[in-house]
Amino acid sequence: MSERQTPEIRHNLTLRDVSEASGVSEMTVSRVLRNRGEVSEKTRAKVMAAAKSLGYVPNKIAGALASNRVNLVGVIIPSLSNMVFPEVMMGISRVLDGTPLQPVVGVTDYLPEKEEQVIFEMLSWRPSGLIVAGLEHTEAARAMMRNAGVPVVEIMDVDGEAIDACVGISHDRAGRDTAMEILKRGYRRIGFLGTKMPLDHRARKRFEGFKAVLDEAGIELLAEEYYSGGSALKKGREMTQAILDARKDLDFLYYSNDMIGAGGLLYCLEAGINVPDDMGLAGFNGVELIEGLPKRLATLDSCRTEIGTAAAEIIAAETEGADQAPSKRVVLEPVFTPGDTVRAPL
Amino acid sequence: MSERQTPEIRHNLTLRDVSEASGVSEMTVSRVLRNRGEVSEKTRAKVMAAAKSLGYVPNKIAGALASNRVNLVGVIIPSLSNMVFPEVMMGISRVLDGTPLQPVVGVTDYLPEKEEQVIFEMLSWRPSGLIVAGLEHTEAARAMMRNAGVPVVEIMDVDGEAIDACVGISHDRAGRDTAMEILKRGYRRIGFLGTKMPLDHRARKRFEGFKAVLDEAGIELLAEEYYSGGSALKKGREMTQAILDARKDLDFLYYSNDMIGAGGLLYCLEAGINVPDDMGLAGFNGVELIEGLPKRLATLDSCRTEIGTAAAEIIAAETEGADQAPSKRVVLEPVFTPGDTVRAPL
DNA sequence: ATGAAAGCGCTAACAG
DNA sequence: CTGTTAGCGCTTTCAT
Repeated sequence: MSERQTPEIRHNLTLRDVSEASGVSEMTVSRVLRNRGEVSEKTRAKVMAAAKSLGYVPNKIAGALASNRVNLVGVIIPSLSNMVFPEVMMGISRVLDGTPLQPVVGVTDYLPEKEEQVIFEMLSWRPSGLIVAGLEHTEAARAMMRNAGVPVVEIMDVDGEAIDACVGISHDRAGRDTAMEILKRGYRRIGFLGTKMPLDHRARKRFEGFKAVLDEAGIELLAEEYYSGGSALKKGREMTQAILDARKDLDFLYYSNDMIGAGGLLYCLEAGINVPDDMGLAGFNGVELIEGLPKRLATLDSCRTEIGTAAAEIIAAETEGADQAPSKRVVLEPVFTPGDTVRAPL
Repeated sequence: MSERQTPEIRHNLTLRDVSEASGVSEMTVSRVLRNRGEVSEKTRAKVMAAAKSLGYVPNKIAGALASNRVNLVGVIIPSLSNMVFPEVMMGISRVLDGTPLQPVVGVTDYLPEKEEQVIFEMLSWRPSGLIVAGLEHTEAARAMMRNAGVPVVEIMDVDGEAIDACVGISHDRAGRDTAMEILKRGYRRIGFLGTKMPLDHRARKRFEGFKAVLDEAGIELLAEEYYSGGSALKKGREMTQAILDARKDLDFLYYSNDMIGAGGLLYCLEAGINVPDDMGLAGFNGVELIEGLPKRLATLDSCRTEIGTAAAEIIAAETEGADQAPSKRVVLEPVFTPGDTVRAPL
């Protein structure tokens, strides 16, 4: 089966090999390679030369076992296909790049069972910290994280009780705020378009908050449309057509994310619907994409990058034993951006 | 600094703890927990009960050191902000989910030095395999991968020499094919719009292939426009306006990716330009987004998911010592999809 | 079917 | 500044 091209070395090199090649004790070699403790410039040079010429790559497995330190941070997210999570990752990386910590990603596909398994896997590597999306987990997952003995930051959401720390926005509040903005602008015949995802708790919370405000105002949600899978932009179009065909009297469409909102916007413009006068539109997330649309979709920012940076900062601070620990509960306050798809407030 | 809620346990549990709690030797506990070797149903049950009630999480660091096996696959990509790479990840995950292997992602920001460092970090964990984007690496990185003693799959590109295995498309060919399709359709006054990224070798190869065909046909590229950063959709708009303002006589715009192409399309439609009759447009990647645009942008698929699955299959096969090893050089053949933004061939 | 001993490659802690 | 001695928690190997 396929010889790998092996110059001459096969078994991975060890400290011992570097030690022998340089005539310096293993311990001192170890010190040099980690920049630890005082080592004379002369031996340091000898060791470096030997290590480089041999092509030595340290074995972190052994190092971690011996030192009981693992500079990994587990990051557990539901999906990569939703740009939201890569953006959170970027925030995390930005902070961790300034530390010895490295993020390791696990994906759960929005499945609690899979999440539990991924958390178990992660913890079995004894990471320095964990960043997990959401506040809803299986009881077993929660127990594992509680006993992990490392900082655990639950991100994206703050509507619920955190195990250790949390960073995010209130999705209930996001839904409420959007509803209030819509009502304030005189829209009354409202439809909702979202994803068919019972396990996306944040989308659910936004929807519930949204509905609650409508209820309080005595306004009924006139139509709902759901999708799953496929091109979100296209689905946004299709759902918008469907919901407008079904209810010709709607004057506002609230989308559970900007991508389907963008599709809806494109549909409305092509259909000659007057946005925002006859029809208002709003999405959620505040993605960059919005900038390039014919009209800027109204939206509420989900603060993805800030969530990533704040979460990583909590982990970094605890890991370094910072004396000034960041707050263990960071509630970001997203702002409604009206863009061009809602009228001015009355 | 912030007590973590500790039930009573603090130091992580070890096999020994499970052994004592169950009255079974460490060795047998280990066997049970790994489903290895014959163990009586009775002791197995005792051990499982003890492990579960204690909340034991095995220490993979120690396990890996002892067994010299690490079920991780390093995946090294330039960026997460470009949806292309998350899509590759999904292909990889789909395959690895059926094996004991787990992907670990590293991001290089298109910087060769950072790539070298990430490869070094990855290899220091002694993974079972490596998947790396691109064929261009520093000499040191190449040497490390050559000597890693594990399968290394270079992905996305096949225009060059692979260290071990490679899976991808020919970007030179992609550029050429697109140019030929454009010429075949009678367009002659062509402009190019791309990213300002000297280190994106694949984009460069596409551009060079594209230019080569134009050259052979005696056709000059009339205008070029480049961007970096920001909303690709918006940049696509802006660049399109700029290039058309500068050269009023263009009849085709070739975009280095679909996102800026989509922005360009939206601009053209709003500007009342007749697409595809007076102006043809084409992008690259074949992203889902295209489905939802007012007109489907012509594009060439970059086969992202297939690349991920094929790469993961190579690693999985070598790791399992499959008798029928997949080919070490997989060249995918993307097809030009004319969509609605190019004329019919003459 | 189960156990005992040895050691994976490295680093902490101490000694010189 | 450098070296020695013990393990880290697990699995391998060999007994029983």
